[in-house]
Amino acid sequence: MKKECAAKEITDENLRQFVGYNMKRAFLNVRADLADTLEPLGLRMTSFSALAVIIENPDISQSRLAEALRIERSGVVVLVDELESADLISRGRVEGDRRQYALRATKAGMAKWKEAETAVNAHEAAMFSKLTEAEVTVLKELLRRVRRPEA
Amino acid sequence: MKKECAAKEITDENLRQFVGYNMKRAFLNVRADLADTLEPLGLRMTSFSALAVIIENPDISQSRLAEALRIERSGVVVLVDELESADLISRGRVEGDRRQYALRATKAGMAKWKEAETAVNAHEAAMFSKLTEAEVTVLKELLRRVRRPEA
DNA sequence: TATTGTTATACTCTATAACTATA
DNA sequence: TATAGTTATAGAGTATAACAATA
Repeated sequence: MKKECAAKEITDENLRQFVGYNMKRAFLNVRADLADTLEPLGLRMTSFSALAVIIENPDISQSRLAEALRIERSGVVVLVDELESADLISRGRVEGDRRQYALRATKAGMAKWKEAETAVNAHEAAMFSKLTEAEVTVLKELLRRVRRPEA
Repeated sequence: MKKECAAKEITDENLRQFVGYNMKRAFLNVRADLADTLEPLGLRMTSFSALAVIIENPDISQSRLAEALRIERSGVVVLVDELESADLISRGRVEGDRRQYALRATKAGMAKWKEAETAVNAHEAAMFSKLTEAEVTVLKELLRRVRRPEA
């Protein structure tokens, strides 16, 4: 049976009053579209982020990468395994400390990053198409200032 | 062994260029602090949201609630069980259709909502303390305009 | 003792699919 | 046939805890 009754609109003003709710809605949309964007490249959001950080910080260790990505070291293991299996990064050895690895992007990793960067830029252009360039800059800036006060 | 070596700073400009990354960072911070805020009230983020929508839309059905919260109906069952067990809402019956429920907040539910609303306002005041009131309004407005284009 | 990487495990959130009862 | 609610299951994503190798 199809709906016949005059559908009274469901509202969510109780939630819309909060910035966090609007942030969640926006973020979930962005995340879903980003996942779709990265999937054909064989990347997940975290591996994309890891690749970005490794390229920017050659010879970074897994522990430092964990800090940068704000995830646990145990999670980095899987992430790095994934990138290494895809030949996007290498686990180099550090002279003077045989405990840690020195992570580096391979040539293929560099190329993949360039490709992903372009794709993600297109994804963002689409997601933020209702915002002017200036507004996107403001949004980015405001987001950077969101944090729990120290004490 | 403590670190002795001059720690070269790890940077993430490769990621900071993207709005989505800044959004993720901000959102994860907000989410963590919101969870801490709601926990002493016996609420999770989703049950908080559900309560908000039910109060705003008395006699809403579980399916409509699912749409409003943008989760699957199966997820709503657990959510509603949770709120009903805590006596914050009731599953009323609809005359003329014995399939659906009419969800309503109880008096305790109303009181809980008021309490939670106050707590979440304080949480947001803290999280966005580095932003002026006008900036918070702008942020909220910009976030509302983030969406994937239709076609 | 402390740190790096590792493994195993568990927890949260959410989606999928199959089912029932009603319409 | 279609809808409302339910159940069971599975998949991400991430955290915790214990461990081996090295410092």
